Order: sequence, then C-alpha cells, then structure tokens
Amino acid sequence: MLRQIALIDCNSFYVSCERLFEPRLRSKAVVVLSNNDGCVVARSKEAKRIPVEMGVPFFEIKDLVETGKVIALSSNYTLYGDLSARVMTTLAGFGRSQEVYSIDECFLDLTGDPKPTETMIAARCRVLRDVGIPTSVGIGPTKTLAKLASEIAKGLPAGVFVMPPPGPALAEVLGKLPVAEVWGVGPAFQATLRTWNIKTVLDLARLPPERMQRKYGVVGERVVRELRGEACHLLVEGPEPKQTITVSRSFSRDIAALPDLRAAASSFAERAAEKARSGHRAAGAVTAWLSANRFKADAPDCGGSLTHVFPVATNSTPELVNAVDAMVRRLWELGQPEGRWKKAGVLLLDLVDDRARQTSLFGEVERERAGRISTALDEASRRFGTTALCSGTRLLSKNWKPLAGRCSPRRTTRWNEVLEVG
DNA sequence: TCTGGGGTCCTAGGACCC
DNA sequence: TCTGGGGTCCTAGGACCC
Repeated sequence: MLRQIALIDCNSFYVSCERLFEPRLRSKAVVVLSNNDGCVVARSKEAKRIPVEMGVPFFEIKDLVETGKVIALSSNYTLYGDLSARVMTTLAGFGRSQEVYSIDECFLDLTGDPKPTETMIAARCRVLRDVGIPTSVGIGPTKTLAKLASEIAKGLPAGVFVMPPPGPALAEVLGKLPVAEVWGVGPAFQATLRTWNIKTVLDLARLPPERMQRKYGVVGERVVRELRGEACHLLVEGPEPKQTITVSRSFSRDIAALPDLRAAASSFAERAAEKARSGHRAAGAVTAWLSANRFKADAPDCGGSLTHVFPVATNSTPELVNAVDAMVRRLWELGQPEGRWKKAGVLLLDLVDDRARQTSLFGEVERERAGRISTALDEASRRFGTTALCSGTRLLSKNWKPLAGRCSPRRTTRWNEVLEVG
C-alpha cells in the first residue's frame, strides 16, 4: 500500500498566536522577537513580503518599526506552548498515528485513507474553528516530500497540496523548486551542491544515492532516497526520552559581576531540574558554561565550561543548583580579570530514566558505577581540593590559560590529569 | 548599543581491551 | 627493544532542524 504522510504546519505560528488576542494585528506586517527582543523569530506573511528575514537582529529593522511599517512583539512561549498542545490534540484523530515534530508542526500517517485531501481540508477547518490557528498541509509518500508539499500548500487557497506519485508530474513539480527548500539541505550542503551544478530539487533527486553516500554518508543518501519516494524516516509516535536537557540565555548586556552570574546560573539549574523531573529523567553529569559575546571582534569564541559528575544520577534541585554554583564560581575565577559574559547555560547529560534508577539503584550496574566514580572523586578531592571537573576546550582568550586535555564524564581515569591543569 | 534557545543525528578517530 | 590486529566503546564536533 502506498504510504501517505501528511505534514501539518501552522502558518507563522507565533504571529498567529498573538493575532488571536490582538485582532488589530490581522493583515499587518508583524514579527515576534526572541529573548531580550534580540532578533526576529517569526514573521507574518506581510512581513516576509517586505522582506524581513528570519533571524535578523532587531536593530536592523528598527526603522521599519518606528515608521509603523512593521509591528514587533516580544515573545510569550507559555502562550505558544499552550496553543500548540491544543492544535496537536485536535489533529491527532485525523490520522492513524501522529508524530509531533516541533511546536508548530506534526506528521500524520494517512496511509489507507481513500480521500486524504478531503480529510486534511476537514482537519485544517477544525483547527481554525476550534483553536483559531491557520495551517498548511502537504501530503506525500515520505516525510521529505510531505514537507516540500506543505511549502507549496502555503500559496494555495485550499491550503493543502498532494505530491504526485513518482513520474513526470512529480518531476515537473520538483523541477520548479530550489534545492535549498529540501529538509536536511543546509548551508554547507548547498555549497557543495552548487559546485556540482545542482540547482533544483529535481537535480538532487536524480543524483545517484551512492554519490551522495560517498560525500555525505547516510544523511545525504537518505535525502535523495526520500525525494525519490523511498521512505527512510518513519513516524515516531510519542515523545522520545530526552538525551540532553539545556537551559541557557543570552543576557541583555555583558555581565562581569559574580553575584549576577550566580543568580542566573541558579535559576537555570532550577529550571533544568524541573524539566528533568517532569520527563522522569535524571542526570549523570551537569555542565555549566559561560561565553563572551561572539559578535565582538576582540573575543570570538571565548568561553569555558566545567562538568560535574554525580556518583548517582540525580534530578534534585539542591544537588544541581549546588554543583552549578560551585562551577560558576570557578569559571568566574578562571575568567578574571577581564571576563565579561554575554551568555550562560546549564546542560544536563548522561540522562537516565529516574524511575528505573530507583529500582536499579541497588543493582550491580549502578553500584559498580557509583563505587567507581566515588573512588575517583575521593582521589581528586584529596589531591586537588575540588570535585569540579574541567572540560573546557575553548578557554583560549588571551588572558586565559588554555586547558590541555579533555575530560570525559565517563572516563574516571583521566580526571586527575585534567584537574591538574585546571 | 542592540545579534535566540533547544534539540537531534552522524562520523572520524582516539582509547582501551584482548 | 621491538613487535599486531580486531572489536568496541566513547567523545568532540559538524551539520541540520524549528
């Protein structure tokens, strides 16, 4: 049976959310800004037409805002998350299975549906009526083709586009699309394809998969195969357990004062602990990092990180906050006297299921790991008076001593040599 | 002056063991 | 002092996504 995958994409999602509560925003050029109102993260179609590009810093469009040509809004992620959940729930019943791919997109499996177009027109109408969010729907035999179809759908009155089955009709559609539209083809990929004189999606689909495999491995190969209608990416139902959890922010200005850094880092650690607990995850290690303003010519890529390994995986707020706080104080010292920080973050890694941990805590594996790690921690603190571990690989600004060696959280044997340098 | 945040997957090659 | 290869695990970093 021919696979039929639909990709439902909310149009200008953040802008559409804001428009629900502010009718004056309808038919206007509207953008939503990132944290600290730093740059543009969503644009209405009127704003795209001007054009306002995705990701441009706010100061570059300030004139447009001041002259009333564009309305700029701060973001409200709580609202967007709530509306997203309603959209996804509404759509779930229209396919035999659903993969929520991002805050504003999901895939539905329509295989076996005799009238997929009608089904999706009904789905869009329901989302618009019940939640108030406009959507576009693309349908195709693979995820990659469905995504391309949804781009075409944005320009159609019905808001639904079905990719033709492989053959001349499909070739005609793909021949009109630039290769940059393809899911998985980013800037680096595009640069190579240009040198191969690959311009349209059709050009790419006609490349021998083996050639892509040699240059880009399985990732590139899958892109080509999916364009030919061969499914390489299956639907993933239900949220997969997280591999890492990040909480990070840019500051509105550079921060040099330790109390400010500690306050920020503690709140990141608290939030990370909450995220971990809500997903039933526990961290085997936590990294804290600081970085300087990457746009300043005198301090490119300057920053550092420390990683702390827990004897037993944890998601307790005090444990995470304490570990992060100790590392931030140390990072601040390492950055003295000129350290000025624009961004900081906390990363939970080595995540495990915290319900399984409860039962395996007394199991052999966990006990062996706990014993091994605590021995190494004891040794480290005896010799160096600290248990914070250096893993910074970019402590390279002119006033900082580069850190030699690396630390891998699982490799207890190497910790000591890293600590000696740090 | 002002430039987001949160993820995933893949690979080369090092580390380690036998 | 000189000598080997296979298998597996692990990490950093690149590339991409929204």
